[in-house]
Amino acid sequence: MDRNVFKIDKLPTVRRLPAYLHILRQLARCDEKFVSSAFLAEKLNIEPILVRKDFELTRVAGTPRVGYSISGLIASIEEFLGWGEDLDAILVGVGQLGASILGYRELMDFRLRILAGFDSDPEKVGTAVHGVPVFAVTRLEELLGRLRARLAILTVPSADAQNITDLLVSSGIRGIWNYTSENIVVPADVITQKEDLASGLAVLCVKMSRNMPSPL
Amino acid sequence: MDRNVFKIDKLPTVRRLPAYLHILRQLARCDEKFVSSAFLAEKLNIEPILVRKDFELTRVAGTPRVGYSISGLIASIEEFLGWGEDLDAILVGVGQLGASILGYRELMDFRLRILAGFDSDPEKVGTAVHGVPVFAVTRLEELLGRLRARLAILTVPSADAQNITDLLVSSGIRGIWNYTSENIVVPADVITQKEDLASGLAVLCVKMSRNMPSPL
DNA sequence: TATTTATCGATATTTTTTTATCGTATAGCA
DNA sequence: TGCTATACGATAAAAAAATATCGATAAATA
Repeated sequence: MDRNVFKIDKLPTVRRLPAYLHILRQLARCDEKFVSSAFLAEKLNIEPILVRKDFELTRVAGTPRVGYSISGLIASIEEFLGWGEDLDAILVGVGQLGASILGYRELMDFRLRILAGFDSDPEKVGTAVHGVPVFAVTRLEELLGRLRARLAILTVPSADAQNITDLLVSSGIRGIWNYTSENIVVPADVITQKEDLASGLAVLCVKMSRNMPSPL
Repeated sequence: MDRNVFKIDKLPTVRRLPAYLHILRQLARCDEKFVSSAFLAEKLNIEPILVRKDFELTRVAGTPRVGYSISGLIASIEEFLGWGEDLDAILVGVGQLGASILGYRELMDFRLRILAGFDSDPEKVGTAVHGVPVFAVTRLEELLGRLRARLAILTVPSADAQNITDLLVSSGIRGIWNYTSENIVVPADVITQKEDLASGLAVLCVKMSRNMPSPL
């Protein structure tokens, strides 16, 4: 197998990478140098073998009796995710949820930098929310040309989701992180990721009603 | 290997149920009576066969050339998830994120009723955020006895996550919807569900860098 | 009424993901 | 130096999830 060709079909692994990254960074702050798969597994409530499997993707080799290099893992995961440098984004829909994302400091942990907010409410336009300037949605196309952000966070009311999506697409956005409850339609070359809070709640409810322990 | 012995089949199916529910309710509002697997599949960017497989869980039989009964599906899914009646919860940590969840009307779609907020900040205690009264965390145990909520939404700073979790557990909470970036530890009979925004972003970033179309 | 077409549903297959097994390498230590 | 315990890594197996196939059934239409 060609080592330069990443198998992208390991979506569950990709989903776990940020969790690894989070713990690894904590360890790095404590000046730890190495970590074992068993340690990480226990933190995440998964099996050590799964951690090792996941790390195959990072191409970082662990050493027996020592574990994996923490800095090596961090660098590799960041590179894989493209989180090594700032990830520029805009946010559309500065309502309840949008504003809280703008103020959500922990999001910055993965170098997500929100350059601008957009809203249709004239009251909000011209203000700054948590330090991020808010513009009129009508200026989206114009400003996107300058900002060069390829990623948009969509936090508009559901009713506006598709309209705004169309506008984002025609303005050249390449990825949309969709927080609305609508399933938006985009051309094939635009990526969308729906963040569905309800699905987590569904899992929680079902598990509670079955009274099951809760590994991931 | 003392981990969960019980198996909950079909977690991916459970995760999709709220999305089905959302569309079904929209259709019901438009007085539609029947829906086909193909229709739902297209809305959700999945295959019709997967929809039919998922619906096996609901035990609602479809009829050829007509589709499934919308009201039947809604009732069955709601029953399966326990979303037919109000789901009482409390929220701990009325910060940015916590406040926005309290004000997030669309959450109510699944009958989640947040009875009270808790915070350690004396400035917030005694106020009401989006109509939800905020109490001191020190009163958590006392008030939980009266409120009879079994579910807690955890939106405290990461540093406090485990402490508050311990408090919730000793106060009798059965399920914790964890929005912090910490992996909290709970006894086996308490369910936790970690809502990891970063994992969605990771998938989005990887897909964007590979420029893949975006199903699921 | 016969024909056509859409759509379900049972069964089988493939793919993906997780877990198990076991050999191997390495650090620590006598 | 040689022994031992630990933790990785390759391979294999199992489990879970998604997809394919195709017959059956019901509605629409001629």
